[in-house]
Amino acid sequence: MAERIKQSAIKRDFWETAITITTSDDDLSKGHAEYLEARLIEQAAQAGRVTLDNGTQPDTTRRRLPEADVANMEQFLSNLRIILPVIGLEMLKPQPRALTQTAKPVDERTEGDVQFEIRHKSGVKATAVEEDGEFIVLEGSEALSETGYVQQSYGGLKEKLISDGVLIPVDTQKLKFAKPWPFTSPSAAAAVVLDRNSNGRTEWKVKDSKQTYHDWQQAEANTRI
DNA sequence: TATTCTCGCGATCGTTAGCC
DNA sequence: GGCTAACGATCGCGAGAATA
Repeated sequence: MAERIKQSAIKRDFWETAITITTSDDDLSKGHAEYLEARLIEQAAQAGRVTLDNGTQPDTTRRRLPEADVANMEQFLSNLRIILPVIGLEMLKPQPRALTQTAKPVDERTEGDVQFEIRHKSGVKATAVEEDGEFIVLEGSEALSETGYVQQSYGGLKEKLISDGVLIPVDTQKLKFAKPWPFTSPSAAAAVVLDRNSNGRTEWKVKDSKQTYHDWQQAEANTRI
């Protein structure tokens, strides 16, 4: 394992962090490790959040584990799915429907989700949904540009979205989302849409209503009590 | 090696101005 | 007067540097 990590560090100059997974009683055999590796690669590929650069793609069926061991490893995996996001690693978390099912119409793939919107006086309009804690601005949404406001701390993010082709220019003052994009917070999404820092919790409103995202969240919390 | 300090960034709050 | 937009202020957090 030490040798393999060393080789990977030499061959892959993008490497910044290596994470070691083990058990408290150190009872992972080579077979267990291969099974876990195969399943982790499989699940990371299914989730589609990261680009895999792995020359080794072991097959879970290649080395047959006893049924009891498979069950143990699946339990181990389910624990990993809980622990990894806690330390900021979300490569196993499936992407939200709003991002993955783009072949379906927006209304169909966001069915059941509450839609939020921003309507700016300039006519710029953006729509978003919240899924699994992520705030996803839907394709076709518009964003202001070249407003010239200072203190836009999300300027870098917006530039990246433009260079990645997520935001495409409509005219000199308007951009359009070519595809849905997940933001870490409603404020980040609002800042990109409005081209200025803003409190996304009050800027985003439930579609066709005056209820803010903040109020909606409060109402949701109250209904769960 | 541990602790403290500094800086930058993101998230949110609070104030002000303008409009209806 | 109420609402909204604009934007400055503040807080929290993490990373890296400096220091004991």
